[in-house]
Amino acid sequence: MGASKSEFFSEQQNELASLFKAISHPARVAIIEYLLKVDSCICGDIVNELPLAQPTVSQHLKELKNVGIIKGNIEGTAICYCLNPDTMKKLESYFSGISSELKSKCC
Amino acid sequence: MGASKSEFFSEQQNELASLFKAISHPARVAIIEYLLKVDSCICGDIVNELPLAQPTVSQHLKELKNVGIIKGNIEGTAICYCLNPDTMKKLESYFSGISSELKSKCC
DNA sequence: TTTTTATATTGCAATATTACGATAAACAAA
DNA sequence: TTTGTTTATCGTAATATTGCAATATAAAAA
Repeated sequence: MGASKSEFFSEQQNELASLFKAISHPARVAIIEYLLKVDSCICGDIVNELPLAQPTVSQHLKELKNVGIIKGNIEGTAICYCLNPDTMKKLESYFSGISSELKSKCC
Repeated sequence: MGASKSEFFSEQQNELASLFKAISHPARVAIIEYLLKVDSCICGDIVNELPLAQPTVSQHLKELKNVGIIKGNIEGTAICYCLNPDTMKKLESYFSGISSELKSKCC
């Protein structure tokens, strides 16, 4: 085997895992932080910012977009990417929910 | 190639990516949610809860423990696992920081 | 239309992850 | 010491990810 047994887990668990997988790579964390820094939305100079070739960056952007972490709007020849606030809030509330339920009754 | 170029990213970006990678699998999301539900700490009946063999669960627990998402205390023959509240708070504040900086000046 | 600019896709080699049977290790109880 | 219980590790097959050169696509500019 080797394939993930995702069919045995809930849809929500799979969706969360997909979100985390999308940001489980340092380049994609760096893309998120760069998009946060340049608060107007930037397209392809992410390629200049990162030590990765253009096809690699394009692939990383695609993965972030597929799970809804970023959005991309076509502006002429360029594409303007930005963070999706809804997804960020969803992730924030997931962890704040865990933190508030954790009554530190630990081993 | 194929290896991640992690040496070109910051230590913090790599650490965050490692945390997200640890929870980027539905079984590991399920383990976190199970540990949250049974608020006293449970050891090996995670194996009974999940549709995975014991060595597979053990491996998942190891990955969660390596990055500090869970803690494990030896209690006789068994090991008592629980969530690490510090790490959960770290993740919560990461996303709340992003959300608060995001002024929705988007494309 | 041709050229330029910006981004996406394809194909593939290198590497990493996933899952589990078999086995080992650690410890308590008999 | 032997047995039973619990968890970890090893080895390995199946599959997924990463990165990039080459190439394709799409839209604006000339």
